[in-house]
Amino acid sequence: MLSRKTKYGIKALTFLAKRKSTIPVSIGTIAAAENISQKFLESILLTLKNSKILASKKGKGGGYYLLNPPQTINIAQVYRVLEGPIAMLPCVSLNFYERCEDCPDEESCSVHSLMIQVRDNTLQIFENTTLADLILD
Amino acid sequence: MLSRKTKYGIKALTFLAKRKSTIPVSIGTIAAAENISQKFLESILLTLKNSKILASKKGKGGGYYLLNPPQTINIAQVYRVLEGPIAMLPCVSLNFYERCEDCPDEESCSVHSLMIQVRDNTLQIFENTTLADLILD
DNA sequence: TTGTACCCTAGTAATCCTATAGGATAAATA
DNA sequence: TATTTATCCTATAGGATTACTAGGGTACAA
Repeated sequence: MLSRKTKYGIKALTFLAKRKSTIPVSIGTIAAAENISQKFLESILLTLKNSKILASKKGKGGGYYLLNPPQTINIAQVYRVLEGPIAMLPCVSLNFYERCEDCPDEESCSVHSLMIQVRDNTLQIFENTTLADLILD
Repeated sequence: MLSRKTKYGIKALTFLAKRKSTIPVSIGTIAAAENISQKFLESILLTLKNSKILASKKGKGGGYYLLNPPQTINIAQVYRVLEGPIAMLPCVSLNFYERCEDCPDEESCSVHSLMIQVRDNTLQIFENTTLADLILD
């Protein structure tokens, strides 16, 4: 299940992508437009800023804007920053790998290869979808 | 992320599928073979039994066995029983649908169509993979 | 220097996850 | 019938995570 954090994050990013400009938009504006709690959104946008997906400007007339063009930002990046691993199990994760304690042998685990298939499929979708693709829908 | 419950459930089912017989296997035997807490596995197998995927026999020589042949049990069924919805968002779930409060219009939501793609891909894998396929790996 | 808007750290209520406890029930066997 | 074996079922503990909220600090512009 996708957390609200990630969902809100993607919504906010597509909102900014639609603007087609780097004029900052305040948290309040985005929160109101997308029906998101302002304080919660604040922490999400901060995370995206620390991950170099967004940039910000302080003070009056300030707000957030995309650091790079929408077509260069894919969902895999965003997902990993907000949600974490794309894989359904740590033992099949490319970026967040961890061994399972209960499996003596990863290759003989029936769940392992199945989850690799799911990961590869999901990854392909996420990597091939950019913010520019999302605003077309 | 896949819960341990579902992971253990699939492992137990493939363990039973490998036997190629309907002679009951006790929880203790499965738990020991797959390194799963016996009490936890007990509740998982009970759930699978209530969902008509497993059947059981009480008393001495009792245990659990597959109600139907491995090639007729697909992962989508098992996943829905143990984990819940396959979709990443309730608003794109086929079997557990729920509306999002924050979206005025589902069709204009950028996350919606993306998550439908992911659901369709994952669903295809889960529906086309049976317990019989898993024991081949 | 005043107000706007981001920055950052905590905290919190609710829910979910991963088990564990303990007794009830049913079946096989001696 | 008594005993043993093994599932059935409810309840609950404790930790982690989620989805926020509070409140003050910092930077910038008019």
